[in-house]
Amino acid sequence: MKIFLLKRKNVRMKSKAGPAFSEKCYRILSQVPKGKVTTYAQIARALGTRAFRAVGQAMRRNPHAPKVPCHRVVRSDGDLGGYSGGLAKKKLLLRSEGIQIKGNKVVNLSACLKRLSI
DNA sequence: TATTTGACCAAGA
DNA sequence: ATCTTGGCCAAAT
Repeated sequence: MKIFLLKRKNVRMKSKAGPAFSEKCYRILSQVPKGKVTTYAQIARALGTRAFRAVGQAMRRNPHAPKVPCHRVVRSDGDLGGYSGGLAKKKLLLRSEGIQIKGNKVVNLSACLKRLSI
């Protein structure tokens, strides 16, 4: 029986089969616990791509609002990046979760960074 | 279908 | 430390 072997996953097909790229981003992001953050690059790498910017686009569009903790995504250099609800809000949310922020950057990023599998 | 647009990144200067 | 440059790739125009 060989009929099952073919449809495992999309190796390189960019058709609209399966969850959209953005949906996968949210799936990954939901693994990030409160008190931790991740980066756009981490998410992209976890998906096996280098589309860091597209990850940002996915957050910006923010399809299902507070369901996904998109405030826990920051830049690789520790800068907060952006937030559709306003940067001040992002800062506030992170602080309320125990993340220390100085200026527009996360203090000691590596300590609170949630690393994702490649 | 082709072009433009980013909540980005890494390396230089 | 800050600023610029070129690259990247999914989504929206």
